Amino acid sequence: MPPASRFRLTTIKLRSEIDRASRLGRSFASPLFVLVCLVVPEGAPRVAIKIPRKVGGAVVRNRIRRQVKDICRALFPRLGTPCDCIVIARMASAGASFRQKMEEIQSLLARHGCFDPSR
RNA sequence: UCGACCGGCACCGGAACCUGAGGAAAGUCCGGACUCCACAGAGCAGGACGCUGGGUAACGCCCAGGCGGAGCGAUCCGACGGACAGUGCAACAGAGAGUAGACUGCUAGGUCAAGGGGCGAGCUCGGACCGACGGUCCGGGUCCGGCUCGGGGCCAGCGAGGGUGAAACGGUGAGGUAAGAGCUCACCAGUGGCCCGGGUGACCGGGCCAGCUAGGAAAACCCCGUCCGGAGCAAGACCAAAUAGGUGGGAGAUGAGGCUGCUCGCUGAUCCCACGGGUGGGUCGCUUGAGCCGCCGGGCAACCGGCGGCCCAGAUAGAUGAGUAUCACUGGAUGCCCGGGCGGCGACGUCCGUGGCAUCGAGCACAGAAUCCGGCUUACCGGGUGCUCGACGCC
RNA sequence: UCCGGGGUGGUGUAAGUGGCAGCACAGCAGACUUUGGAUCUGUUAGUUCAGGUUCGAGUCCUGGCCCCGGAG
Repeated sequence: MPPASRFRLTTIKLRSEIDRASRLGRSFASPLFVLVCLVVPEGAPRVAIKIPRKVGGAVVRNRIRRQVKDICRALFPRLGTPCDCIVIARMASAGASFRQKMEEIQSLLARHGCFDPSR
């Protein structure tokens, strides 16, 4: 796997922006995650990660968050259109491997249509 | 440190380097520090704790000791004050469950009725014997307010034995008695008091006397002693921004609200509910602390003192991710070597392993600081050090 | 950070002051029926866990686990 280049991942910091994105965006579900995407006219793609406490303890939640951020660092440069993404972890993601998570998020982005496999 | 501007400062961006979670960071079960409420007050209620001495800022923690219990032992465990201050509790079984009780049972005596066995005496029937009135012997019947043995009911005495139960008002022996019983005595156990010795003390050892047994349970209420004011870093202080310091209802100087409940005391103007909105940036608190490491000294120890050195996370959408390779570690399998046991003259075979090397395929936990400490508890991987016990083998 | 409430068969629920853990549905077996349903009869299975107090604990005490809820 290639190193995560020079791409800097930006996260959505403000509560209101997260609420706006989850209210207006389109959502796609898979066993491990729920992805909510809102296409933005300009700027870099951004991500926010939600992990309910029900998923696991602090260690489990921290690991999922880090892995999702790393996946986004790898995939976001290949996005055709910039968008605000909210990734919500589901219960099953606690036991899933990194490879499974990677594949699922990639397919969710593809279902949304903003993922450009050619890039 | 570089870049956008010659330099400086601020900000932004990039790069390099440095630093960055735990023994439990966890559960949030105790105890403190800190901040605000009155520099934290009184009484009641309520709660916690409960052998002794020490440690500590404090504790429900730790150390040492006592007592009790478990174990062959090293060792481990113990909410370990009070049941003559009071009120309650003990299902079922059982005679009786609390200053208990009398089922079975034991018993001198009294009494009631009936009257059994034996002995004795009287009367009588039959038979036998003596020559005979008559007498004697044998067998039977009957009667007796003669003696004796035994039985029943009631009264009375008894608490030893049987049996019930988790628990039944000491144990053993002797005397004693109508039968028995701490009824009496000796010893033992236990209770209370006094004295002597040891110990700071819990307590231990010994002696004397008393009285003869005074049960369990306070993790039932309770009593006694000790301790506890409340809230919590979203505490609290400050800056900036935003909207309209909105509308409706209720309470309020005859005292709102606050100090957990009540009474006092203190404070002294807002508070509560619903509807509709706005903000939900930042700075401080925030990490130097009952801190860590080393040496020395005191103490059995927990711990304390002195000196020297060190700075070891401070985020706030919340820090360390993934893959591959290599190394280390752990235990497993296989092979070789080494050591030992057994069999054999021997080559060798076989078994064992706190041993060494190689190969293979595995494993690498529990878990993420959020104001900070001291504990407790729970989860779990590997390692180190010291002391000791038991078993087995060898000398 | 700080408060509450709760855990009983597979499910939903009972058991004043400690004294034999019940009930309904579901499950299983049997009967009735040509078969199934309904009905009847029988039966299995339980106190969240580990200790402690007590003669005896679902109940009392201590600690843990899990779930639900609340306040700022």
